[in-house]
Amino acid sequence: MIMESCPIFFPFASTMPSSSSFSSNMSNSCDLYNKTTNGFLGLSTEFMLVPTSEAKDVSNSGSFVVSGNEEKPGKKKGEKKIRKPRFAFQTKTQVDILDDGYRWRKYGQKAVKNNKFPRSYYRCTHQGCHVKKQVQRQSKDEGVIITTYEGVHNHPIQKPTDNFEQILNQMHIYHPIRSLQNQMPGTSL
DNA sequence: CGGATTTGACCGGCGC
DNA sequence: GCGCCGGTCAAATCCG
Repeated sequence: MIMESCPIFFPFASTMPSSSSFSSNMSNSCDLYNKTTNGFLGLSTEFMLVPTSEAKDVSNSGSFVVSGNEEKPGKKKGEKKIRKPRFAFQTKTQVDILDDGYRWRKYGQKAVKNNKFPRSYYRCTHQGCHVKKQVQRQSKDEGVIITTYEGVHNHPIQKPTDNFEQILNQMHIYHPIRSLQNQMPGTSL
């Protein structure tokens, strides 16, 4: 199936050997816009790159936002405080459990302003893999779930995607990209 | 019994 | 300098 070549939400996550080449490429072309449309189970995935500051704006505009590395001014020790690239998705689905096949451990939940639904914080439980993700539901459109991934997995999916297909059948990517076009010059649909 | 969640506390950054 | 806000920690709890 198409699944093997296109892991739905991570066209690069499991296929990317190193995040460095990816992120550097990303930051070098921050204004670059990408759009891929695949007929996977009737899904269409669209993504684009925007400045990090715009990432927060995803909630009411884009369907897929990628932000480049972010450096924190203040840091402790010689530790690198580099924000990993973040990928934000908007997914229209009825189900709450958007399982992508990875094992996640919830480590926090916060109420968000402008949203009556809380935001959940997850971390990948795979040893050595420190990928994080946030999941939040839109209050104005409770059928839309925003998932923000931070980092890239350095290991394959460790879970049978058996019932994942079922979930996929119940959902489809929400793509209000048109509204985002207004604030993103250079975008071409 | 072990691993995952829950949930309030805590912390650092930032704006006023 | 203070308070708000977003993100994380960690102890208690839950669940298989």
